[in-house]
Amino acid sequence: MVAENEARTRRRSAAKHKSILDAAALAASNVGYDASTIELIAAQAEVGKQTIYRWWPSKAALYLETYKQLVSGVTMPSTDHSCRHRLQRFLVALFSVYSHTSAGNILGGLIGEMASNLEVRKTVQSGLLLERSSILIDPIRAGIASGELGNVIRAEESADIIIALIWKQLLIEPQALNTRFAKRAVDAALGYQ
Amino acid sequence: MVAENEARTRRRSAAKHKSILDAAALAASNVGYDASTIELIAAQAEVGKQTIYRWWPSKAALYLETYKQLVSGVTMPSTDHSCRHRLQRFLVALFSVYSHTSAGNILGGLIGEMASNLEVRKTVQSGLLLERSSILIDPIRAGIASGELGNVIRAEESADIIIALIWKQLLIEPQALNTRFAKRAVDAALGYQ
Amino acid sequence: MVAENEARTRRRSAAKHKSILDAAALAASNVGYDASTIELIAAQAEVGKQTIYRWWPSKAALYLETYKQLVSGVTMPSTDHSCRHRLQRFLVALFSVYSHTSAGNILGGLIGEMASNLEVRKTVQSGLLLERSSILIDPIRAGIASGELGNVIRAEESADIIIALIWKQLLIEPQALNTRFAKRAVDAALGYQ
Amino acid sequence: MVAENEARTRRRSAAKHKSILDAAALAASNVGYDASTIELIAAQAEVGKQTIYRWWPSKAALYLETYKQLVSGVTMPSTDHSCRHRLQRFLVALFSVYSHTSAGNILGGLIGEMASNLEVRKTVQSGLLLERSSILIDPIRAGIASGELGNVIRAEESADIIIALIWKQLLIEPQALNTRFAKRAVDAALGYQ
DNA sequence: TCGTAATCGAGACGGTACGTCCCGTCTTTTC
DNA sequence: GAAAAGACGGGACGTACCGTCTCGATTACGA
Repeated sequence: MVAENEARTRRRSAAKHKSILDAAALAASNVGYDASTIELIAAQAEVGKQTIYRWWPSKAALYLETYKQLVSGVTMPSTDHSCRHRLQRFLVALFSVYSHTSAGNILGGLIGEMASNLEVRKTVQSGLLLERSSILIDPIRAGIASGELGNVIRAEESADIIIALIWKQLLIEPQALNTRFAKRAVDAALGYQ
Repeated sequence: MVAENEARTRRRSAAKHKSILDAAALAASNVGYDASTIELIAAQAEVGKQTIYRWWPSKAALYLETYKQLVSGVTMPSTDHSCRHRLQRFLVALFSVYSHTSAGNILGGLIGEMASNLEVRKTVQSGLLLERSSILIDPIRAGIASGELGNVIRAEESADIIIALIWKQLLIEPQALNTRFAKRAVDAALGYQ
Repeated sequence: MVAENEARTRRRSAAKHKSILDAAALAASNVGYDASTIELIAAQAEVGKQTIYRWWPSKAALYLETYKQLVSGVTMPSTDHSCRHRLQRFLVALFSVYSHTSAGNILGGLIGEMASNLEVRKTVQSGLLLERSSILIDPIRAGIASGELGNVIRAEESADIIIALIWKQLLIEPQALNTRFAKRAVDAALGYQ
Repeated sequence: MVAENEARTRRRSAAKHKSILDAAALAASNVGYDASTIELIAAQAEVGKQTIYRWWPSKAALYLETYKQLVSGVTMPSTDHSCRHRLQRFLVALFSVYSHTSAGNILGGLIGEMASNLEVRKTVQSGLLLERSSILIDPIRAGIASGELGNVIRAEESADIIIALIWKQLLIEPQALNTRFAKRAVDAALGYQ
C-alpha cells in the first residue's frame, strides 16, 4: 500500500519534475540564465514556487540538472577514429547543442555562479566537471596508448586545457564556439601546433 | 585619450577616487566580491552612493579598476632569463598578489559577472584581457625568435591557454593558485609535458 | 462592493493591515506626516516595505485610510437638537480627535499633498470630501426644512464653507481648531453673524 | 568707489534677480510647481544654484516672491461701485491671472508646502495672507459703513471665507476658478444666498 | 458516493540591494 | 574675486527577487 502510494506520488512528481526542467530550459532560451527567476520558471511550468524549492536547493542546482539533461545526448564517437578526430567530433556535437538549445547559455550562467557561491562551486565541480572531464580523458589515454600522441604525457592536463578553453570562450564570446574553435582547442590541448 | 579622460573626469576629486578604490578592495577582502554592495563600499569610503554611480556605471566597472590597480605592480621579469622562467616568475608574482590582496577574489567575481552582463563582458574583454594577454605574448614571441620554444608556433594560442587555465582554477579552487600551478600552466602552454 | 473588496484583498492579512495603519498613525504622532517615510512606517509595523506598497499605491492612500479610521468614531449628534447645535458639537468632537490623535496632522498632510499630486487630489476628493460633506449637509437640510435657518438656501454652500474654513485653519494654525473656532465656523456658514 | 561698485553689483544682481523670478514662473508653467526643482530653475535662469540659495532660503520663499510679482497687477476696483461688485471684479481679475500665468499653480504649491513646512507656513501667513486679506477687508468695511451689507458684522470673517473658499478650490479643482465661482464666493461670504 | 486528508497552486510575507532623484552645502574653474 | 558649473554626503524613493510561510481549492483515497 505504501509502496503503491509512493509510486503514484512519484509518478505525479516525475511529470512535474520534467515540466520544471523544460520550463527552466525554455526560460533560459527566452530571457537568458540570469533573468530566469525561480518565479518565472514556476509560472512557466504552472507550478508553485515551493514545488521547485522542494526538490532543488537553488537555481543553480536546478539548472545543473537541466544542463545535464540537455547535453545527455552528446556522446564520444567510437574508437574507430583517431583520438584527435574523436575529440573534435565530440566538441562539434557539444557546441551544436550549445547553440541550438539553451545549454550554452546555462553553462555560462553556472560558471558565473561558481564565482560567488561556494555551494554551486562544489556542485559543479563534483557533479559536472569530474564526469565531463573523464569523458575527455578516456580517448586521450587511448591515443597515448596507441602512440598517436607522442607529445602528450598526462591525459588530465590535456582534458583540463580543453575545458578551460571552452569555459573562457563561453564567458568571452559564446557564439564563437564553432567547428573552427573545436579544432583549435583539440590541437592546442594535444600539442599539435 | 588624455584629453578625453580629462573631459570625462572633470573636477573629479582624486582623494575620493582613491578612497573608493581602497574601500572596494577592503570590502572584497572582508566580505568577498559578491557581498560587497555599492552601499557598503560607499559607507566604507565615507562617500555618498551617488558619487560611486557618477563615475562608474556598475560594480563590475569599479572593481575592474580596483583590480588593475592591485596588480599594476606585477611586471614581467627582464629578458635576462628564458621565456619559460620569465613566465613562471611572472605568474608566481601575480598569484602572490592574488592571495595577499583581494585581487584574486575580485578577478573571480568579475569573471562571474561576465557570464550575466554583456556590458561587463565587453569591458573585461577590452579593458583587461587584451592588455594582460599582450604582457604574456611578448616573452613568448621572444622565446620563439630565440629558438627556445621549438614546438610553439602561435604565441597567442599559448597565452590563451595560460589565461584560460588561470580563470578555470580561480573558479574551481582559487587557493590552489600557487607556484606549482604556475609551473604546470606555463609548461602546458609551451608544450613542455 | 463587498465582493469587489474581497477580490482585491484576497488573502490579505488583517493583522498586518491593522498594524500598518497603527504604525502610520503612531509615526505621524511622533515625527509628523511629512517625516513619516514608508520605510519608517514599515519598520514600526515590523513589516516589509513591499507589504505596504502591495496594498496602497502611495503614502497618501495609506494615510487617507488611516485618517478615516481615526475619525470613524466621530458622528453627528442626534436630531434632538438644533442644527446649529448639532454642527457645533460635531465639530468640537472632530477637533478633539484632531488634537488627541494624529488625525489633524494627517489631514493637514493630505491637504498638502493634494496640491502636488493629481492622484491624491482625486482620491481625497472622492474618498474623503464627498463623504464628509454629506455628513454636514444632512443636518443643514433638516434645519432648512424646520425653518430654523431662514437665510440659508443651499445646504451644499454652507457645508462647503465649513470645510473650507477648517482646511485653511489646519494649514495656518492647526492648534487653533478649538471650540471657539467650531462655533465661529458654524455661525459663519449658517449666516449667524 | 565703493558706492560705485555697490551700485554696479546691485544692478547686476537685480538683473539676475529678475531672471530667476522669470525662470521660476516659466518652470512652474512648463512642469508645475512641484517638478520645478531649484536645479531646473537655475539652469533655466542661466545661474548657479548657489546664486538662488544666496537670496532665498527655500523654494517656497522664491515662489512666494514670484507669486506676488505675478499678481501685483491685480488691484481692487475703485469705490464707484458696490462692495459686492468690486469684490467680484477683483476676484475675476485674480482668477484670470491664475489661469493665464502660473500664479494659480504656484499658489496651490505654496498652500501645499504650508502643510509640511513651518517656515513656509509663517512666511505665507505674514507675507501673503495678511496683506491679501486686508485688500478684501477694505471694501467690505466700506460696504458695511454704507449700509449695503446689512447682514455682515465682521469684515474679517467675510474675507476669511472668501480666501478659504479659494484655497479649497485651488486644491480640489483649480480650473474651476472662474467668474461663476467668483460670484458664488462673494455672495456666500457676504450673506447673499 | 461521499467525506477527509494530503497535495499543491497561488502568492503574501520580511528582508536586502538596487539604481534614481533631489536636497542643500562645498569646491573647483572660468571669466 | 565673483559666480557658473557641478561634485558631494545624505536620505527616501519605488522596484525586483530572494527564500519562507500561509491559505484554499483540488484531488484521490478509504469508508
